[in-house]
Amino acid sequence: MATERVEEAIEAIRLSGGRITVDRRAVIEALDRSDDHLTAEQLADAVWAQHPDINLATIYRTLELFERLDIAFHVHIGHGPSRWHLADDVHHHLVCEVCDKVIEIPDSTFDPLRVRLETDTGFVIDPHHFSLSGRCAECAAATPDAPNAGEASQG
Amino acid sequence: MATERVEEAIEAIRLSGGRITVDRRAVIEALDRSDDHLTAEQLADAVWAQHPDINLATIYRTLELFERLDIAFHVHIGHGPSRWHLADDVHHHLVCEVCDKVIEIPDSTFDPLRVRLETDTGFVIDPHHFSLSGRCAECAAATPDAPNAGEASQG
DNA sequence: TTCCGTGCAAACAATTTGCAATAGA
DNA sequence: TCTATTGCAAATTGTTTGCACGGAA
Repeated sequence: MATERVEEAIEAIRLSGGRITVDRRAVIEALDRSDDHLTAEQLADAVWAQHPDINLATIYRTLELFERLDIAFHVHIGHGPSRWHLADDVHHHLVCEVCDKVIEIPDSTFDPLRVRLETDTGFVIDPHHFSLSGRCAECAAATPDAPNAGEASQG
Repeated sequence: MATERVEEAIEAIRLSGGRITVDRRAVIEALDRSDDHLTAEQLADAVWAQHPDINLATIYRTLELFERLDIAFHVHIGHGPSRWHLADDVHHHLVCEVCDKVIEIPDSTFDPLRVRLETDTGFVIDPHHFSLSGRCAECAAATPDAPNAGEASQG
């Protein structure tokens, strides 16, 4: 149950001077056993499956701590609440504005853009934290002339 | 005062069967005379400078309509509320996670990524609606080894 | 023993909604 | 006239905060 990344996270808390609590361990374990893309609410459900009494505010505070310690990060995928994942799982998201489908793509896809931006502006894009909107292959084929079709529902 | 894009927006409302109201005209004009990147709250201030009695809920409803009619769009820049701009002003935003600076870049910067994504996945990215996070040239130089420096404050 | 971490409830910001009154076409 | 649009107030959603208590170190 205590996988390597759970242990690493706990060690990171300890090294930072933080205390290892039941609540924090529970949040790490819930993140570890779920896939990524979890909202705070979904993560809370996962936590509550094992520890029903942990407070939602504590989960938020724990996630905030994790982000400071580079243990976990949130990303914005389309509209709606932030979604959380452990730090070792770096990839990107394409969100279809029409059908809301989320497509994961590897970090390397961004290499050409990364190089171009660094050359042009010196800006270094982060390998997490943002998603791209557009239309997936099927929806693009279905609405070839409507670049903003479905926009109002997905934004 | 009634610039070309104000007239075009009004015509788009008329063509869609919507009514031309004082409120809607006021929102278009406020968008037209301000720069982009306005939050709904800032836009409301701009509207209220001319028409103090227009309701905030109406402004939200008007923006929703404008988005459906491709008159205006919102973008997510870093954390915080959505920001609004007229449809003819297409560009992208880089947000520095450390100093919150916003850098505008032309749409063409994304051409390499656009081509790659369409080839790899068929996904068509939209020329608006998302921003990219990272570190600007100065902040990247100041913290070369900390890819996530400042993350907690900007997310 | 010391504070850090937590629970609870309340505050918060941004937005959305229901419904009756109003005003474009 | 007729119904889309608006105002108002209340509801929602996601998240944060103050404060007193309890538990890691």
